[in-house]
Amino acid sequence: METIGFTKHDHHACMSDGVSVAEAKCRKEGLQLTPVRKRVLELLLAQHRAQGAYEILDVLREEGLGSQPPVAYRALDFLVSNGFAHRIERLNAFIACAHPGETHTPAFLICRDCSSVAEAPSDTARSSLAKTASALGFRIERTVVEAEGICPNCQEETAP
Amino acid sequence: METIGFTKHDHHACMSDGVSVAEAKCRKEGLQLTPVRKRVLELLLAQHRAQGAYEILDVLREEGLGSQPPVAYRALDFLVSNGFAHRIERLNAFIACAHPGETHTPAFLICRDCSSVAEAPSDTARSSLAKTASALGFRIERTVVEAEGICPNCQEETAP
DNA sequence: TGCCGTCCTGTTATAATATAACATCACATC
DNA sequence: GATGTGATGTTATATTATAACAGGACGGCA
Repeated sequence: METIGFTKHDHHACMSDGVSVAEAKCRKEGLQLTPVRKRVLELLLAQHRAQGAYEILDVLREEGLGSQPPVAYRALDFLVSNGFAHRIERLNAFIACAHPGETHTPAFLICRDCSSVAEAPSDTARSSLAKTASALGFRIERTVVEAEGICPNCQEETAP
Repeated sequence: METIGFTKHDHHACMSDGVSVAEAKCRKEGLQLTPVRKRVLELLLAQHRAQGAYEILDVLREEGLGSQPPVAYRALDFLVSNGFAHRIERLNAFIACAHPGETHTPAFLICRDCSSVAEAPSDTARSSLAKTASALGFRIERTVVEAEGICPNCQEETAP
């Protein structure tokens, strides 16, 4: 297991890796990583924190890349559809995928204090629910797992 | 395990039980199940389906119980805070609790076709995530587990 | 070459969800 | 009767999201 978001790491690598992986996948699959899409991905990669569509849009606007909501939502839809980003339902916000390339449906750990988000594996979490579902005849297509709490960094600041 | 929502059952019992349990708990804890709150609970209990705040508000308005958004949101907040209802993040909507009284943080199975929602137990689903979290030093306070798919009833209608 | 289809972008307008802030009211207690 | 607390009423506005349509870029192909 490898989880990132609360732990110290070479963040520069997150960003450049994220972009390269996306570029590679797009080349391979004939997808277009247009300037707006690439820029939105960069903005998401720049922080391990969920960002709202309008927050992203503000930056796009400053940079002259688009000024209306659909511009941001379209780019975000593209990134989410192709596995480069995830939507955090609890926050109505978006985060870059920490493990692009592999298909997965991760769980998220969301700090309610600093809004940082870590992506955790969740296959086991899902499997028991899957058992319940199949017993009921329910066919699961997608599962959202989002835990809210306090991250290690914010615990330190609160505790003393 | 007992799950309700897709299976046939005495739905009248869901409703009257739900109200009685709420009344009992409120008496015991000095909470006020006011007319608006009680009516909203009834509306939620009337369907095993998530309902939006504005959908609830429309009914309240017709019945002269309130006409502005805060009326609905306050009642819903009360019900959620006291365990009589749950919020479905995926849908920005609300559903009556199927097991009021016991404290629990359930998982939900959401049908994307008919919007019906079943409440499933999820302790095991949570436990593996809890392990990951504690390894990271993250303190979980609340976990959202929502699976989206097709319920048995809608599968029948789609399949043939 | 010119037409067509597809995908992306630009823009207007509006829908859907949610909350801040303040006034009022009912009721219990002292 | 003064005071505090919790509930409601109301206005206004914030936040999140999408529908709908026009235009442009670009490749394939008649």
